[in-house]
Amino acid sequence: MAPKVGEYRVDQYATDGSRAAILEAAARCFTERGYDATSIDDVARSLGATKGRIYHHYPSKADLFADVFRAGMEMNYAAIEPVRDLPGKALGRWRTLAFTHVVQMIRRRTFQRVVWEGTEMYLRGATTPQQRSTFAALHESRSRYGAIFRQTIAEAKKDGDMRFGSLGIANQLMLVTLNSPIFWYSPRPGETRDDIDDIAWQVVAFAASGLGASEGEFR
Amino acid sequence: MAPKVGEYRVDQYATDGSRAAILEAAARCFTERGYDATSIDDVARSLGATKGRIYHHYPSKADLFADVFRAGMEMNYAAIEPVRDLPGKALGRWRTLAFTHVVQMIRRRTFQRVVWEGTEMYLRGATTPQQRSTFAALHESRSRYGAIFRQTIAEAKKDGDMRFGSLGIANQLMLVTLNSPIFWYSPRPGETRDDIDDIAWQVVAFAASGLGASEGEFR
DNA sequence: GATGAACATACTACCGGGTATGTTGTCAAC
DNA sequence: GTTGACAACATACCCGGTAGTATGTTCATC
Repeated sequence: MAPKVGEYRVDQYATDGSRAAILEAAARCFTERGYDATSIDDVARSLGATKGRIYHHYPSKADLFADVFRAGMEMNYAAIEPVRDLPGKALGRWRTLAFTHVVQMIRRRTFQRVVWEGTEMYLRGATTPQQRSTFAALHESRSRYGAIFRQTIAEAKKDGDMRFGSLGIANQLMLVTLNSPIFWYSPRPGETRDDIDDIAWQVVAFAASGLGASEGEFR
Repeated sequence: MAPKVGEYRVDQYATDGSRAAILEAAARCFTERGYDATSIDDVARSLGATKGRIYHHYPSKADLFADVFRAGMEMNYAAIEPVRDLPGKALGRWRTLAFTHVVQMIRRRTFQRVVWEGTEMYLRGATTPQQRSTFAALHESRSRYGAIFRQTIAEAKKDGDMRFGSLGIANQLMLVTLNSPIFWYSPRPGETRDDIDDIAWQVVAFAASGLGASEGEFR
């Protein structure tokens, strides 16, 4: 069985809602205070529970954090899966991909912040040797995810639909732009789905122009 | 007297090199490990010294961090000062400003990462009440700095030299893009000043196009 | 009614921020 | 040229907070 929690699946857990609730709370706490400043008691308190509950499901704080990271990446893959292999030219595919990604950054902000911090932790080497391999796998998952975008813009450039200098730099700038809502977005009261879509399209338009996309999209 | 350290001034210190060396080491450590994960002993060790030296000059870890933040912002203002009030249209002024800023992000990466983390700490409210006012002042300094860019692109839009939707969103995207080298840049061996300039221009070109600047600059 | 999952409670151990107290060199005044 | 005062550190110590553990407790299920 695949119990549904929020909009992503937590298949691999035999137990349903419990771990998912922990993940949500952990994502919120890690986002609000950062990894080091977040104590297990913080997460437990925000659940109305105690340490015991968390340590019953996770062997360590780092493992909990890593699982939030993993869940975040899983959501990303799930989100873009329906639009990964659409027909048409690379530029059009990229627009759809990018838009879907940005909406995901906004909707799942807390998890995505953890993905960001986890990536930084890995790159800084701020992990114990045992956690190193776990984080390495997560980081590679994120790299593969990023490679989808990278390859698409490379193809669009070949098509003559994008113009930029170094692919590496363009890729970094694009990803930073598309991810940036995790830093500056905060929900307005009474905000509709259309409002979010509008914001997302502005982000995509900025990135598209930055990548030298042919027709300047305005929306 | 104004003793020079690196490329920025440390006027306000009666004592010269000592505090500056601490700042440099602290900036490195905070960048490598983050605020919480960095211990005062780490900073001291990277100086070949002990806690005593640091606590002789700074009353607390947060004050040391804040001073790195302050020094970083001071560098930024110093860097753009010569190009703040150049003649000409807003778009041209913006290009110069943006380029100078990006080069600064690359050259003073460690300090700028601290500025970033400090801003996040303030926005998250991860400060004690006493430190709150210090951080508020630093954050306001950074806001004023950002406002220079914001106002310039607003003017360029009025001139018809830029096209974008929401000023607020465009501003966020621009700043994230221009700041992004603090995340992905790492020096290549044998890299020249021209190489860095080339990277910086690519960043500026991306942001310019993203903002809908009229003539697509290529360099 | 026994077994184990799913927690809560109570406790330990350690790390790191901060402090209190040396130690050394320098410089000024007598 | 002695002393005393202070800056600039080093050393030794304290203590609170937190990750992790060990041990209950409850409830469901077989």
